[in-house]
Amino acid sequence: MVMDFSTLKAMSGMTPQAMEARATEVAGHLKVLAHPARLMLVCTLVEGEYSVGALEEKLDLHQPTLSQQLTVLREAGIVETRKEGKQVFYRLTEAKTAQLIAALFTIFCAEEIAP
Amino acid sequence: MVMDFSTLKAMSGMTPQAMEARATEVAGHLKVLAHPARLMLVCTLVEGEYSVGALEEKLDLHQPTLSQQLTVLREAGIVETRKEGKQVFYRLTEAKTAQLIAALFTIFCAEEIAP
DNA sequence: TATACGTTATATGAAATTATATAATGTATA
DNA sequence: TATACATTATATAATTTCATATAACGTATA
Repeated sequence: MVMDFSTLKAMSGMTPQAMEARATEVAGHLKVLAHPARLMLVCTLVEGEYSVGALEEKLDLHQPTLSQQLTVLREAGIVETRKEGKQVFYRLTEAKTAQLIAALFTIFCAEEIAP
Repeated sequence: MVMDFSTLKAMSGMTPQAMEARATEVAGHLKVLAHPARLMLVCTLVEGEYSVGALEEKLDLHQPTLSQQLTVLREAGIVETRKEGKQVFYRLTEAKTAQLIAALFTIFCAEEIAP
């Protein structure tokens, strides 16, 4: 979680065009997560699969609101679904997302726990 | 950069209220970075201090637009300034930000470099 | 001191996007 | 039919973004 030299070197070695393209892509990804409900949803899904009903209860969101936010995450490719009978189970699509959440937790939440 | 067990345990151990408060806080932070120009600005400042003019040239932004985005970053506490004559130099305020940028780079940009 | 210039900040406004909640409807399954 | 979830339609409100124009400030020079 430290800015080591090789990372810094790789970052500063990007061309301006490559940097802009990446920045646009990553900013778009961040934008999807930059919403309290969506961030909580993703944090929850790091633990594993959840049904819509379970998410509704855990996060105390109205069902249409929840459905809307899950749609945003689905269309961004961040989550995917599995249907089992009446229920729809959501899970994270990529390991990247869990990595990012772990990094966010370490940087913003766990600082005072592990100094 | 891996979701280890202790991190997962700490995350899932949060109360719903604590989680919501943190999510709101972190989402607000992400929102500031969820913009291509601002993200590029912050990435650039990871290397060190830059004057406004130098940023303008490097990132090819119109001056008022640049100044506006720098103001957003300043008001969010992400950057701070130092004045030297006519010039204003910007730098990152907290190490946290560089850590986050390093994590973003590792997760989204450096995957194919170091498999 | 007055003028001019370089550097940065701010004001204003228009267009586009986004968020919020609620209501109503649709659909598949048990 | 009842349940679980998705979709659509609003309506309202709030933000975001960026361009143009202008202001403010420091420095140098006449």
